[in-house]
Amino acid sequence: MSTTDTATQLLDTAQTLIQTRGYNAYSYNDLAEAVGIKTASVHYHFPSKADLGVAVMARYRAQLAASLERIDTATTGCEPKLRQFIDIYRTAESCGTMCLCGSLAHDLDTLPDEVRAEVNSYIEASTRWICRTIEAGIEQEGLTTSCSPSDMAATLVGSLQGSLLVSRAGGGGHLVDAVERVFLVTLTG
Amino acid sequence: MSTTDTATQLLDTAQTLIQTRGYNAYSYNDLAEAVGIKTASVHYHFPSKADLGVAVMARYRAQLAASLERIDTATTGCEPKLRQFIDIYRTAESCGTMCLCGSLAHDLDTLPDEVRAEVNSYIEASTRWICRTIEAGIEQEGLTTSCSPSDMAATLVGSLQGSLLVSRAGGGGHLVDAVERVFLVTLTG
DNA sequence: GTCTATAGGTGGATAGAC
DNA sequence: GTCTATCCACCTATAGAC
Repeated sequence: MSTTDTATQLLDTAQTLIQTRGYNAYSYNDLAEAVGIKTASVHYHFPSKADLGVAVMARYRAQLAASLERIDTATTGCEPKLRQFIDIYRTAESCGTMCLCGSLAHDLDTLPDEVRAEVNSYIEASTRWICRTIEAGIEQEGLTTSCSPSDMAATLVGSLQGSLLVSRAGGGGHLVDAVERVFLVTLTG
Repeated sequence: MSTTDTATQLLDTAQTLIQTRGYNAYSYNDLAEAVGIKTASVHYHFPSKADLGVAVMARYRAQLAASLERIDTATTGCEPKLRQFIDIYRTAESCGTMCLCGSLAHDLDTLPDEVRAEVNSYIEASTRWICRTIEAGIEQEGLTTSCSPSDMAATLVGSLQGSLLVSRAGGGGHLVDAVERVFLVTLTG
């Protein structure tokens, strides 16, 4: 198969549209036009918008899990690991998009329950991993932090999501870079 | 007048709806029901949704300017001032809402141009004020910071916006508190 | 798997009476 | 200022042919 199958194309397109326009501002018609089929065919692959939302978020969450595992096996040291984590967000920022999860968090009150659950899981997985990574740094590298690991993990997740949110509005600065500089100073200072 | 006039009620309701559901997920019908009139009457006060969006953001931006001026006249010292600034976001977090500007930043690509301009102005005004406040602390209080004032200002704005975004999804933690602790340590450390 | 056709609902917006 | 009535565009979703 040289070309990607239709279901994957739909997932890709839906993800991009949610990240750039938000869950409530994209339609099955947008998807259909982008992929070159009709809306009825989209419903064949994903019966409802909720089904599609869950599928996109589930895939995104699996990708996060894979990324974190890859970092843990390929990299040693708290700071290098966190730098690689932050890199994920830098990529998004350079594309001018939100994190999929951050975008859906914004629309939380309007989401189907199943999608909302996926969003919560993603946030928790990110926060737990950062917290664990910092705790390991304290135990194994003698790292000293001025705040609790859980405070720092919560702050980092929020800061990175906020960076992607704000950098689209604020003149295109490199906000993720700034967060990285400030955060890593806090960590090692 | 014991009761608030209709236009103000509409502004209040629109602001709340945007903060909780987002720009693309609220309708003139939602407003009409909340205020107890019909949609045609809403159009009398605000001919188009873009007009209403601009009006809400302009008022919000004026309130920010007033808050910052009040802080500057009533409070001295970099850290106390920043604490009061952060308090604005803590209030929003306790209500479970986004900052109006942060919510609209998420919907930026789908907004009318005039609304988008208001969002940009709000972000810039916030960032400039923080930057100025930190610079004043350095000059007048001998404050030493480990990062540049502009880095720290950009980070703080992003972190606070992100906190409001994430705290709704992440089990209701006090993320603004965490940001405050981490940030002020960076500032004075 | 994809299509045409269509249903049923909701969106923003306008005209004109009161 | 508020109403009723209405327009048209778009939305999600389904039925049934190919």
